[in-house]
Amino acid sequence: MAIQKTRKDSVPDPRLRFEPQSLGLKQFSRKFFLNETTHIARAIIGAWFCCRHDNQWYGARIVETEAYLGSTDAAAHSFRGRRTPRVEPMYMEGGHLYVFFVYGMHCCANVVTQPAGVAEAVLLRAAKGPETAPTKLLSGPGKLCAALGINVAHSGIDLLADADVRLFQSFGEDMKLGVSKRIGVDYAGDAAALPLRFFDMNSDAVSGPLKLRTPK
DNA sequence: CACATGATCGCCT
DNA sequence: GGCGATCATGTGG
Repeated sequence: MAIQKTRKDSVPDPRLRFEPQSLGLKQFSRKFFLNETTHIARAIIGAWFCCRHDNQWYGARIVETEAYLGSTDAAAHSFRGRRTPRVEPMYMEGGHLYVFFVYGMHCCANVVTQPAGVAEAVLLRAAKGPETAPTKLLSGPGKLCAALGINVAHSGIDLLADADVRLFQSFGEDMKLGVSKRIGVDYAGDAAALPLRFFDMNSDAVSGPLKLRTPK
């Protein structure tokens, strides 16, 4: 059995290298991240999630997200207004990044939404790389962070500033939206059943069981 | 495909 | 101390 390594210090996969500026990609506005969180979760499917490492850019396109609705959402880290050093970035203004470490080995990345003080966020669950990369390379929140070299040191950075992690708008592509309950939050009671997971029905890079792969 | 299990450790109670 | 916004692997259908 291969030894499993923690992903706190992973480096981006070279197959995800690309040049954001050569594609003429545009970033989202601050105002965009103040929209309703579920709307943002749907709208960023197709967007490019990018990370700079050693002066090189790496990126992939989001195909699956989940919305976490703050103090009233039993599945959210900010449930009942919980405010600890780890969760603090969730309380920042929309457009910041919240990264946390779970299960002793994986990092998960979120895009924070809403005005400062309202702790809602969108978990980035899966993305698709170029044809030359394995389909499942970024299929799952932990794998997505590992493949792009995202870790807890990136938590709290502003995606709109001149930062090492950014999100760029997609320019129209065919996408069939799927919706389901969220994955891995069965402890959250009634909140576990809410339809807050969004994904591209046409993508093989989506994570999770096939039985949840249902159209909207 | 579905389901079960072990790995591994920071966070919060 | 208990457990998690996960994953790889192994079993069985």
